[in-house]
Amino acid sequence: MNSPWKGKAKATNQDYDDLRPTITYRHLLSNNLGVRDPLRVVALCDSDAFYAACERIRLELDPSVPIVVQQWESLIAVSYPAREFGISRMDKIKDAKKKCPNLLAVHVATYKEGEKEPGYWTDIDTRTHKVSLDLYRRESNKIISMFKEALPTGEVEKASIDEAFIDFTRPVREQLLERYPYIAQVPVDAPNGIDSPLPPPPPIKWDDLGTVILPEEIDSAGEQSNIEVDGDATWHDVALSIAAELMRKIREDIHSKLGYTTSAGIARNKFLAKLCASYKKPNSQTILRNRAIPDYLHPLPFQKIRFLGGKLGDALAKEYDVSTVGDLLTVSLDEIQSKFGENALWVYEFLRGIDRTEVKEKSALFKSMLASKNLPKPIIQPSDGHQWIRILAAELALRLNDARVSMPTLWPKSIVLHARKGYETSRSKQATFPFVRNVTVDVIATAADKLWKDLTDDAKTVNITSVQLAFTGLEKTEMGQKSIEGFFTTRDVQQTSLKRSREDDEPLVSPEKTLPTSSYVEAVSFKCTRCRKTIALREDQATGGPNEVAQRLATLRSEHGDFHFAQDLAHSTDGSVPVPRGSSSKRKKVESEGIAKFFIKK
DNA sequence: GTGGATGAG
DNA sequence: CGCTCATCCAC
Repeated sequence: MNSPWKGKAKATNQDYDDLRPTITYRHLLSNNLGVRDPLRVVALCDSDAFYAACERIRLELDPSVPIVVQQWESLIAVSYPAREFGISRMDKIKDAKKKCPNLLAVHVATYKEGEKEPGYWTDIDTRTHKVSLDLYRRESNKIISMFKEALPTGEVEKASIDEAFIDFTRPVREQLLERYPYIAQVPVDAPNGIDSPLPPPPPIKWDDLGTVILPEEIDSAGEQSNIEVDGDATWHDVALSIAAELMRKIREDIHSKLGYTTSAGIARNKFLAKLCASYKKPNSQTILRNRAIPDYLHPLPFQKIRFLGGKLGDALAKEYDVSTVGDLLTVSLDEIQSKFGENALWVYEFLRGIDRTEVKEKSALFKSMLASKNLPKPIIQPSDGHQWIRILAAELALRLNDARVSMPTLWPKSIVLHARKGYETSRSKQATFPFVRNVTVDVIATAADKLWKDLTDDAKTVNITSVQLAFTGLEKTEMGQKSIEGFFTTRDVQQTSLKRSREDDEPLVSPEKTLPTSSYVEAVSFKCTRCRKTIALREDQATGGPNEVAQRLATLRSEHGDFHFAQDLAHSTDGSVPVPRGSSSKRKKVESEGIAKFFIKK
């Protein structure tokens, strides 16, 4: 009999009574057990000192160089070689350099007023620049793609810019059946048919699969090699070992192809995978077997558990005046429920190594997209807001169009501008985002400028200390196949003139006083019959001779038609980014600068 | 629709 | 630590 830990025998043993479930042929052969699958295996894989690694690779440096990434005066990433010098994220750049004179400090890329794309400038100033995490997002996506490619039947959930959960249950199941064909069929003489338990599992070779966490009594008996002669292994352990094997291969692949080292945790569910991923870093992986769970969790400060790191964890600690998981095991579910209501059940289960949350790819990847900037020097003149808006707009344009490479039909329902005035809480304004094909800086900035006007109203002076610009309601727009016809009838669309009744949604550039002077303003937009949006020329395109403007408007209409075509095409085929037809060639380069650029990236 | 709270890193 | 980003929910 294993006594999981000393001192607290009986009552808590039951807390972990699901660690060795009997596994039957039904479990193995049925396909949709989901989170209750006794052979479930989940991994959390995260990149080591990710931002630092991105910069190191961008600069083609040796992995051994001590490098940190700085954001203004503080550090946001410290490479492992730099940590050897005792540098931590809390340090100021100066202290870090004191600890390591050879330290390479790279400032994150920034958007700079007047520049369309983020870059690495020499004159970085928090008053005029805004940090860009773009490089890291792109690199992150590469890694995620490799997970998905390697595991066509696995589920991959991006958890943050440098972490992903991977559900290995299916890939492992496939391997189990392939490697051990004798369990793929219920034996004729099985006593309970498909509900008979599986035969004893094969011996497991844990060598090279990572660090295997062991229960205390085995662990203290020393000799990791003991586990190889462990007669107590289960089929779940086999499953873990296969996942570890797959995980290791993928990690090696990522390392050789992209250069990043990663650390992974492999266990029966998400929270345990996440927990043991940090057991040993960098460039390593850790496996938590079910039988080791009680000993592993018992002494653990529960505030290290995902979602218990904040107020909830504090409240728990305070309420019961305790700090470890073991301490909390004596608290009944009812008791927790009476004080923590909603959260009680999952807290209770987490403490017992249970986590029923699924690994699920986020369908939209995200529901909103936000770019923000705290202003060291507050905006006083409302007119000074525009420069920041353009910078935020540039970031959003880049990110949205980037996301569209893999998701061409991604569309934001609305755009929101937040501004905080001094100490006051922030105020916001939002509007429906216009349905234009090319989401350029200008399109976004124009929409945002309007919101800005609403927010600052007509105040002569303001005191704005923070600005945030966001897309919300980001979704894949679904469109019918027949709408391709819509493209071919674009001519009709073009004929459609501005004289429409009344609009229920705001046009991007409404003919009103927000726009300066130009007498053409009212003639520089059209309303598409298809999407019922008003599409307008940029302000700077709306100037010049009437013929010129008319020409540009025609181009715009054509592009808009292209947009519908592209959307439809993307929807009806494989999702690859379609090339707009016969457009740009005959187009003058007058205005394409900010346009083509964004649609087809690179 | 707006703003606050929470949490991750 | 200060900053950046995302989600959820009450009003």
